[in-house]
Amino acid sequence: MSTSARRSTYHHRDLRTALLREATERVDQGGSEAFSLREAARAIGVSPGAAYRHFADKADLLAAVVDADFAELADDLAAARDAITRDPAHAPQVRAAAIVLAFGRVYVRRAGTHPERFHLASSTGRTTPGPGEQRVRDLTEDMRAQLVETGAIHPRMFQDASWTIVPALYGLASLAADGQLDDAHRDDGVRAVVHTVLRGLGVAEEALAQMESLIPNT
Amino acid sequence: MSTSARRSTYHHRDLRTALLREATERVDQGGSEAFSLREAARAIGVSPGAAYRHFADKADLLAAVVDADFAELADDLAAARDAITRDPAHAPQVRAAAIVLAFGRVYVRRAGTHPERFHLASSTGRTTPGPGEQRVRDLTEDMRAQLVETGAIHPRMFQDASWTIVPALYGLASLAADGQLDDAHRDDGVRAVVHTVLRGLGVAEEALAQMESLIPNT
DNA sequence: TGCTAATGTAAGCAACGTCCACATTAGCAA
DNA sequence: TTGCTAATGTGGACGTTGCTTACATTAGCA
Repeated sequence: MSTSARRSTYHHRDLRTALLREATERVDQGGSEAFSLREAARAIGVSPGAAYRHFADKADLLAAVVDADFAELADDLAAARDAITRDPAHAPQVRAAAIVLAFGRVYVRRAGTHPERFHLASSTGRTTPGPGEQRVRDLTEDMRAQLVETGAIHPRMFQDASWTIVPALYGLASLAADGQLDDAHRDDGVRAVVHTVLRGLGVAEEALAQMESLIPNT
Repeated sequence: MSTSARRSTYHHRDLRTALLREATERVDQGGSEAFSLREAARAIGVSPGAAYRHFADKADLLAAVVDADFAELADDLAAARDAITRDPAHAPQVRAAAIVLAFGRVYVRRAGTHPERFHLASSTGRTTPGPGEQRVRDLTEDMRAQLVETGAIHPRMFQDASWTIVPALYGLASLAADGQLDDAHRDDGVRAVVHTVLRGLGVAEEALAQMESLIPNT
């Protein structure tokens, strides 16, 4: 929410980025319901109409905010996955399970840290996914596929895995975003969800225990 | 969305109910984002300001819509539970499990049938729960408590049950509301989620199988 | 050095949520 | 029944919003 500094030049040089930044900040602080295009333009020091050179409308700007957030999430997920993949100290099915736990951590933490972005992303769920969101989907699909490929779960459980893992983590993330999940218990919640669901999908107890040691609770 | 019939009397006699009805209909059809107080008042045939005799503001009206919906949901959940409780043909822990499955059915079906209400309820999640929502919370808490009391799950798993059962069903309901869960597979999804989570929480395979026969898939 | 396309401005439109002074009337006390 | 008061609805206004359109400025390239 940068204070409205008057520009000296007629052109802004990167209004699109500035709008994206400003919108993200304002959503973080006041929620997407309270977000106003005009206010944001005012804060940047630009006329209201200028935004329409870069975004079709308000919804389009917010969609861009959401997709940028998804892109960040995708980066975090990929980093977490790579950190596990690089460490060959465990059996493949243990690593596949550990990736689920790591994804859950990243996802739920993010929801707790940026609740308003999480809500905005949830409310825009019915539209076509942008590139950032698509990356996230691909990553989670890969995650599930690896559970099958490594033998952590039976192939026939793949469909069930799709209906349980991500939805359960999404539900927990919603709790975190709504303040119904204490920060101190956030990781405990994730552990509980991932253990429960993976166990329910047929992952061996031994693999679950090893997964736990692979990703310490803090 | 009743056609704007001019009233003959100055007073409406039950504007509050009429507004609630009209708002619910309009939310169902156009989503809560597109909902306009003025439009609704116009459709009822009343001036815009009249609404403020019954609701503090637009948000308050929508909150009332949400809580009325929660109240309906609570009725459906209670009915489903009672139907199972009345039938003493199975062991208590089987019935406790069956109630989870029945709750899931009711909840996810409702999300698929009234997606816009579901989204509205989700976006209003950070406020104090009204009486309807409180009833739903009490019902789900009871459901979890019965799992422990009947011995279906170990008492130490109660906290895990709180973090998994309802969040997982909520996540699946979101898929249903967003059209990502085909109507034809809705019940299959619920079955998968409930089986997986309950199994993960330690419910015996035998109880799961009996639960299934207690609540047929269609 | 100029031309063109990209980018910003200013003014204005219709609609919105909300408030206020006022009109109407329901329901109750005398 | 009559009259009073509180509840309920009206009409108009205010400020803000998203968005459009005609025009101004300027970046970048032939």
